[in-house]
Amino acid sequence: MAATRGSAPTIVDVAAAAGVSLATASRALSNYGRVSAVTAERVRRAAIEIGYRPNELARAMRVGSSGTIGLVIIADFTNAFFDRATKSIVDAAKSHGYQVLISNSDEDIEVERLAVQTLLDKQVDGLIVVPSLARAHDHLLPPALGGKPLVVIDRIPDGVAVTSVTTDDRSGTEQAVRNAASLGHERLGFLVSAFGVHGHTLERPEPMLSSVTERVEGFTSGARAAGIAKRNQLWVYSEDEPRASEAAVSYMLDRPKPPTVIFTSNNDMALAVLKVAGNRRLVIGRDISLVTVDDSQWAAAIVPGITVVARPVEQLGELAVSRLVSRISNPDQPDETIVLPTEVIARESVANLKVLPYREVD
Amino acid sequence: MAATRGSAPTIVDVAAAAGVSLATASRALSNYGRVSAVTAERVRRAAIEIGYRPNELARAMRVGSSGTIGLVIIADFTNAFFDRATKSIVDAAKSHGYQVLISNSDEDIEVERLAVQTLLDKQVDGLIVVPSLARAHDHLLPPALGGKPLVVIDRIPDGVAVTSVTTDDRSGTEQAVRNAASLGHERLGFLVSAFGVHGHTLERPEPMLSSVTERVEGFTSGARAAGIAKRNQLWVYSEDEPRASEAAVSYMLDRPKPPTVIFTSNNDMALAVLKVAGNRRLVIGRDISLVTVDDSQWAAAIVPGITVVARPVEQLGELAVSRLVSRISNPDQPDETIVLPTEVIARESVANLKVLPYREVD
DNA sequence: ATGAAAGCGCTAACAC
DNA sequence: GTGTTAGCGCTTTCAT
Repeated sequence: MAATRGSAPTIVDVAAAAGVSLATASRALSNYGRVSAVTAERVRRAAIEIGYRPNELARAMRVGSSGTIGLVIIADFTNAFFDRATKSIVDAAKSHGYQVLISNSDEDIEVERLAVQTLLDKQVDGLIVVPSLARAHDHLLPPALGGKPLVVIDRIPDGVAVTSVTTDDRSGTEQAVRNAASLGHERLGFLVSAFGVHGHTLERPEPMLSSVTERVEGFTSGARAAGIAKRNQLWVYSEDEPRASEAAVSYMLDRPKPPTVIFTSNNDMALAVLKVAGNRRLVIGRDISLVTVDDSQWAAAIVPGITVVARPVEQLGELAVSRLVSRISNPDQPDETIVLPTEVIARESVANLKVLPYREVD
Repeated sequence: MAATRGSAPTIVDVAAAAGVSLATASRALSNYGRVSAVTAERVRRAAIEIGYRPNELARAMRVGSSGTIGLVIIADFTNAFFDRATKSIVDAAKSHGYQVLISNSDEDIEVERLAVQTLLDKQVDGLIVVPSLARAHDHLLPPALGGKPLVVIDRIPDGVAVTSVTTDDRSGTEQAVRNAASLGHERLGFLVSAFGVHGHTLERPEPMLSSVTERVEGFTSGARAAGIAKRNQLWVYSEDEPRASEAAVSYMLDRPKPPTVIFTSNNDMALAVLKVAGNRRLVIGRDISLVTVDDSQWAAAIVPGITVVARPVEQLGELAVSRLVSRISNPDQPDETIVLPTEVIARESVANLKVLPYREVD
């Protein structure tokens, strides 16, 4: 039943058990070449009999393809966006016959570089990465990748031509701003998650993630379209860390004429608004309005529901995998830049000031 | 600079470039055996020069260890518990020098079986699995694992002796119930996530996940300790799916004498309570109270904050990895059953009925 | 239709 | 201290 020797049975054991040569056994099991139906059957039986399982490492080494893709995600796959992205990538990979080796860059370019290297050393057939913020991304260039295909998601690294799958955060944000303006909001707050910033600041840090830049541009053009002057906009850049973002929200709320609505560039920032508003007994959707990027279960379930710019995460993951797989089998494709549409889901976190005018709160 | 041939440089290329034999090159790079300092240096230089990177697959095959562990997680690693567990496992694995191959069982035993097999075929050195609900777990038995070590987390499969890392949900739940009782709650609702149930039911399904059983037992003993009769407890088992759990909540709330507090066995169920309460204009922590298992960022940020039974997820992940790694290097250790303590974090979602008596709502 | 043998890239005896 | 060589488990060319 088990192998004769202590370790796992190999194809040699199968061949012996079936009374054929190694080559025939291999042919029968991988059904290629010419094998008579009877021997093939005999081999398959023998394989099951002795509990043979192919060693995928040996197979990978021989055929030069591991059936594995590497995923380098950022720290927060605790975040409502990246956890879903991870899941959809893992699932999509499986449906394409691939397994995924996952690594976490902690949003640190050096860790990312190392992770890519490690994954490459493990002979992944391709990589999906959420690039960390940095100016130099040479480790994502073809020579560094040894020709292995790469798809980046969520953000586009500076100065690197790659296949990317991102979302149209620009128009989503723009539309969200216009919506708020149409509800009578004239003083806009914008809480932007930024890396490399300690605490919070009013000065725009450089560089910024492309996804954040998109949101910033969308915000700007939305405000312009709604005729809201720059002096009625309060932009605050904050470290993505609860204490810092809560301080940033407090700062906004403490201004003489605070914004009536705060847009946040991600869920962590939105949570900070919720927290600070709660502490101050400010009711969301009445005393202060809130819009954030990325939908989540809690944003839909709480009262009031949070208005969000929703991004098609599952689709993003699936597309990233299918593009990668396609490049694996046909490496000479031109790079693609795929941008998925976003959608504003209006819930109750944005007060209608035309019905219920804004009241000063103390 | 690059390899002479088209493909990646191998150790043979390094040897040639350094003018030494294959063996010496290997010794120098893996620093073992005897190599003179000068040759060693020359080899290392040559390696860097030609951009050599060891092929970890070949190495794995030779040494019989891949440096990879497999993680079989359930569907919902979108869930606030499993996403954090995944992250801590990935991080802990890296710190032990391992990479993780991740797979998703979708809470389906057949998928789990297949995932384990696939991972084993890829020669993982060990496995961490969140076992799906089932009676038969033969694929988690040593013979099926080919001797590879296994650590299960969160739940313990029936009839399988394994090393497990779980949390003490029993005492956490018990304490949560006693807390609520001490605040004057006398009618308790318990919304239990159950698999294999369609919609919701009042009858206890069999089998249940060990983690859920623990919570059920904790609830029972907490209620007993508080002297709350069974007739003042409303237990509802629901499919883990929004529509079903929301219907279950509605059912509870529609009873002639509805519970004053609802305990939910996980976050998805808690979200359902939030949703239904919101639709009915019921205020959490006043009109209806809520306690759930598993802390999350949103539970802490929203108003009112949700009282939770918090589990030490990060620690659980780290421990699972360290136990697994230890078993990999020393396979003959006896199985361990590690149970981590839980903690009730009291926030404002449980009304103090001794101060603010319960009012009937219509 | 089947078998013998080479070789993927690496480590580790074993010689010298 | 260094080189030669076998072999991990598999696929695949080349004979037969």
